[in-house]
Amino acid sequence: MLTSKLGGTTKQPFVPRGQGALFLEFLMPVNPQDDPYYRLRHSLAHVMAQAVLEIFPEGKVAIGPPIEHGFYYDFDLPRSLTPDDLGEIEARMRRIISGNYPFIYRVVSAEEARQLFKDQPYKLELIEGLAQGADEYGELHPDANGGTVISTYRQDTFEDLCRGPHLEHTGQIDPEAFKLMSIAGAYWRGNEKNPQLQRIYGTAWNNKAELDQYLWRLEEAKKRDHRRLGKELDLFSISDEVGPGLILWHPKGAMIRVIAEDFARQAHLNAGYEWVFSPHIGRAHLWETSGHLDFYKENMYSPMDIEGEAYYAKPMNCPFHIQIYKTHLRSYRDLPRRYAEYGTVYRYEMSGVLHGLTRVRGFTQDDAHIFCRPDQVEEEIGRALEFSLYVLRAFGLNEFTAYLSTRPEKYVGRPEDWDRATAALERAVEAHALPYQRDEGGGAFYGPKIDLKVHDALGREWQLSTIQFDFNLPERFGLEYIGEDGQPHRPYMVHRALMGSMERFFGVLIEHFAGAFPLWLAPVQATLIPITDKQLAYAEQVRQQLVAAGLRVEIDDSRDRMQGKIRRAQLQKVPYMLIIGAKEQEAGAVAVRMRSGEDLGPMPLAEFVARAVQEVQTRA
RNA sequence: GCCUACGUAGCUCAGUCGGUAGAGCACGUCUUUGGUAAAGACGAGGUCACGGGUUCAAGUCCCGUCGUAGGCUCCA
Repeated sequence: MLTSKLGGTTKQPFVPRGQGALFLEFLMPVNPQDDPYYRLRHSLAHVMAQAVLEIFPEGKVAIGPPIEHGFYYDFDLPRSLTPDDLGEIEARMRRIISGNYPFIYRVVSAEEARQLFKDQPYKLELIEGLAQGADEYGELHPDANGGTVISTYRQDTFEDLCRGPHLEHTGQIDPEAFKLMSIAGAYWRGNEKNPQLQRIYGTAWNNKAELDQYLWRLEEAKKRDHRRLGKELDLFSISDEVGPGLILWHPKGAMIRVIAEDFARQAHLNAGYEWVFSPHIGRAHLWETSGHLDFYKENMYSPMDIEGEAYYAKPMNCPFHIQIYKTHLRSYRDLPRRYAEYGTVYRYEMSGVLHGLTRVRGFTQDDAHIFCRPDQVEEEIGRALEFSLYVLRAFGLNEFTAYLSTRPEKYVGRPEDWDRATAALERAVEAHALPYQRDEGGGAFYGPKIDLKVHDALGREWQLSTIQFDFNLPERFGLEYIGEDGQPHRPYMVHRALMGSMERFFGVLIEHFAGAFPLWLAPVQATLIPITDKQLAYAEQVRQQLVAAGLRVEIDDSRDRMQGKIRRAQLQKVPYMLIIGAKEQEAGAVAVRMRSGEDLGPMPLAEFVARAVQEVQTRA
């Protein structure tokens, strides 16, 4: 299925662990029956193509489908478009719309179609596909034997190869409710070996209010952009000097990471995991055995030479954990073993795909590998999923969709193991009443998996957790345990990551909270604001008491006036501002102002401490 | 990696026709000691991403490199 490819559920041999694609739903073609905007957006794509061809009569058109929020059309034009061109194209589109041209449908034979589009090479290629029963994306539909029905739609002077449906006439389009958004390069049929076309993206809505609402949402998303907030709140940076895709965690960002890691570290201990550490590099032979040098080399950095021996920076942690497993002969009574590590891995990503914290070249996974007996699989999967939900919910992420990927045509391992594992995954998902989608045949060749995507405060989906079987590595490394029968058996192995990578997880948290972290995560929980220097000594006393209570506080002893200090703390999204003037000093109190702007007035210091400690403990 | 755009002070940005660099914030000093989102004055701060080229003269025009953004592709 086309959408499954775009959905980031393509087959992947080794565990992506949170470093898979973001879910770019914006780019997914939509189905006519699902989407009330389909006709509008599809029609606008045609109108845009007409407008572009008016400017470039020699231009070649490719395809132009509706997508979520809008539409695009791909062109092959004699020159590069500039953002200035969009204005003229929009103006021409409005003129076409005002003509109230009907969209006229007709069925043509393949021969007529070839004649009609004889100057349009991309259309001719599509027609050949259609004549052989493919759809416009080149996907074959076996039920369409003898060829797909070929049809066209025409409005005004522009006739396009199209199966529709469309609006009745252009007058049904609100000329104030669409906007051309951007120009991008796009390969013909999505293949980088094909010519690169120019794609124009547009957004379209039923009326101007809807358009404005959409544009407003884009602005809101911009304000939450973790790259922007990372700078404004001094959380992290990426230095050209260090290199792209490599994250520098500043003290405030690192504080949040440390809190998150500490929380999850304790949670893992409670859940029966054992912590391990492993090095960042390993000999080439290890990666040959694991198969990474066969299957994952594209993502690995060049080896370094150490005394004539090649070593690779690790792209995954699994081979190291396997080595730890192999240091003993394991009894069936020793299983399951659950090895957890915040493991930092390095993967080559093409420069064009790097993005803030969510797509990087070096990152730390909250990784774990579970080695267990076949009869323990069911319970281990259930526990892993339960645990994943527990951890994510602790961070205020409460909405999830699960994706279950099953056995592909090419696979390793025994079918009965696959069936058992897949059934275990399915039961686990159903037991938690999670909404889920099955991707039949979408699993990796080495095992089925569940991916969890979380929905953030703006409803956007992010892939973080993954729980994945591996029938490959135990085989390659010859893993064994001694069973009750005194014979060696092969253990099951499960990879899992909950937060995914700390980098991406942090990025999602920043955007989810728009930088206003809940008290337990806030790097600075309270700013003490003395009104005059006369209160500095008292402020220091207060600070020490708050620190003793386990709170993270700063004194703003700058020369600014109180208003300026409040403003600064507010912009830094500090949860509490504690104003200290003569009155508070006198009373042994602090005047509490919250980040929301609410003024709680003066309260005894002990009362504030109790309140804050309670808030931290409940992770409210 | 590919397409397009962009790269000027720590940050956000201006810089016209090619004529040797500007603002606000932040920073420093001084004055001001204040009651819930910015007190005032002065000052310091630049290899205009980097490297070439054109020109009497380049932040500005051209080429290359690096980086960033939005896409594409990739995420075996």
